[in-house]
Amino acid sequence: MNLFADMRAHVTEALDRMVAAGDLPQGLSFDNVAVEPPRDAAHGDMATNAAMVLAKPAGLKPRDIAETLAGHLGRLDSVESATVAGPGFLNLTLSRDLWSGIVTTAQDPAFGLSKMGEGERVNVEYVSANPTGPLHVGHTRGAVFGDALANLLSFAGYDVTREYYINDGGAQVDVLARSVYLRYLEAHGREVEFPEGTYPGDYLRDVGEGLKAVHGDAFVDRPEEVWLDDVRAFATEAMMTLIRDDLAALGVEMDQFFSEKSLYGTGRIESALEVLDGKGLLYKGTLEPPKGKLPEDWEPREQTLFKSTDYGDDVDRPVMKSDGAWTYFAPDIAYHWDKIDRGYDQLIDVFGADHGGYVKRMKAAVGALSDGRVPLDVKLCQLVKLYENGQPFKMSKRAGTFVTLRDVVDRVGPDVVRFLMLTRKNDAPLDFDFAKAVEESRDNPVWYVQYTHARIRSVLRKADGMGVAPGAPRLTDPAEVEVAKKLAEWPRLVEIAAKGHEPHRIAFYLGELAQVFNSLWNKGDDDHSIRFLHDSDPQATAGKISLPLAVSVVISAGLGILGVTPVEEMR
RNA sequence: GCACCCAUAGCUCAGCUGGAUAGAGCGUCGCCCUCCGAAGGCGAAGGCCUCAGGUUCGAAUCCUGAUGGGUGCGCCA
Repeated sequence: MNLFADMRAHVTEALDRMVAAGDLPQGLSFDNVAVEPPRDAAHGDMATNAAMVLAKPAGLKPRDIAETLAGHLGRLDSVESATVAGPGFLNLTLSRDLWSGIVTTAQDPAFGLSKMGEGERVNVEYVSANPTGPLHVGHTRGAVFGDALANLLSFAGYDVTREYYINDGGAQVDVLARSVYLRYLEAHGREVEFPEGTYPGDYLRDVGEGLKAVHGDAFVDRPEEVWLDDVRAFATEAMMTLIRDDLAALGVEMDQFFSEKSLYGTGRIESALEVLDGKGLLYKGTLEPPKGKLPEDWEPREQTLFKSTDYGDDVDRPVMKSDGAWTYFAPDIAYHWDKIDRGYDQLIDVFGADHGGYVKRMKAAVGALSDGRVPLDVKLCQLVKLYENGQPFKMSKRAGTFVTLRDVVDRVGPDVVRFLMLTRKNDAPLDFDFAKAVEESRDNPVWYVQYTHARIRSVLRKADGMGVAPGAPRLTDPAEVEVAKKLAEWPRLVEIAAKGHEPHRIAFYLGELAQVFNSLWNKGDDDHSIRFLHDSDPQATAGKISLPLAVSVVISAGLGILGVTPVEEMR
């Protein structure tokens, strides 16, 4: 039940009648007609721009259209008054019964579920970190964002696949293998040094030990050709186990892990590129050197290029190096071709902001491979800066103080991490302060929302103890109606957030809902009649507690989308 | 040099895909706090939405340009 969508249906119905009556010309499009909450509550409960949008194509004055429309809408039971305002807005005030109705509806956990994405399959790819070490804070934001987005889309009715692309095909996993080999030698009592270009991290010690446990001394003092494949496979598997554990600690569970390596030697890269070739989008050529920053070893080389400029890219991109090996772009093309081939209607990639330069070519590839049928949306997550009580958290890889996902989750818990990571939109940088994250105060949004939920649950428990169950809502005070109005926005907000791929809107909404609710609560200090619990009056209690119940249900659903567990009590 | 992202109150940020007098939280100032769940509540001040043009009934929002900041830029993923 979406009151705004319902009202919009009434509006277009009225417009149809106006057309039939000759008040409006035939053949108008109502696509741009919107029904929205007005910015200023004094303007009523809902407003429509219908008259202004239609004035020009209809060749009529906006206020005249609005007057006629007001006549039609004013006859609806749910509409108390319809008045024309400003340049041609039609402001609607709705009956109080309608708001009571929304409170009843909102008690159902299914409130806000949308059919918007019905029948549409979406693939959300996120995290996709190289399997060379534990996840760090940067990955954490992408993980939380992607996961919340997937939840959101699923809530909006889409069929969602959460996917992780394992970059296990490139040179960096060879580096990993060599690093693990050194740890393996160390496990055999050798003195080792980590040369430039290997990973010296302690987290590989156990992997070296594990390798020894499985293969004994079979690889000691043997040339790389002998052990590289085995060690690489062992090491990447170990790293993926580590990464899965990290993700689990954050509450992220993937539906699918897709290995880059599985694309090599199986003809899958070749066949994806054949698709492009078949469209005449591959050619051999030499790129101009990049201007401004010329690599010192630059020399013109002939490469196989993808004509991505046909699909909006700035330059054509190489898929094959001059030595005949694939570039990293080639398997990415094959991977996205695979996703298209699996029949998704929509693809979403969540990347770090440092991959910004990559989105045009990726969109070009998907556009070309699907003939523009499958949209690809790339969401870039900006950096996270860590603070401790306002002081920048010093991180240094060399000193071993770089912060992992696990560090953050261990300090403040997964719920706090997840919520706070979503208090900024994805393309804005985020400050994360360890001290503020666990602070119990109004300016900590996680705490505030959880606190609100907890105090409602407390009231409901007390009511239950009194033997009172929530009854038909009785809204007697404007503050109660305010809360009901906020609840009414929920289904609409879900759709807006889902359409824009913007889970942060959920977090902001929950803050607003908590605020109007607490405002009502505080008003009960002065006006005891609007309190939720009335010791000697079970009937009054039953009527009053349905509103907090509805609020707790929506908070709970919203937190669910964010992947945060609503708490019953504050400890 | 080029591309992408960003610029909104003193600070940190929202702003419903183009709507009415641009919002919230901190901070500042003034009142009220012993009440279902303490860790606060109400109110005030505070703005040329970086700048200059354009599109139209209407622009913080869309287009162009400028300025300032971030990111990236052939055989690294």
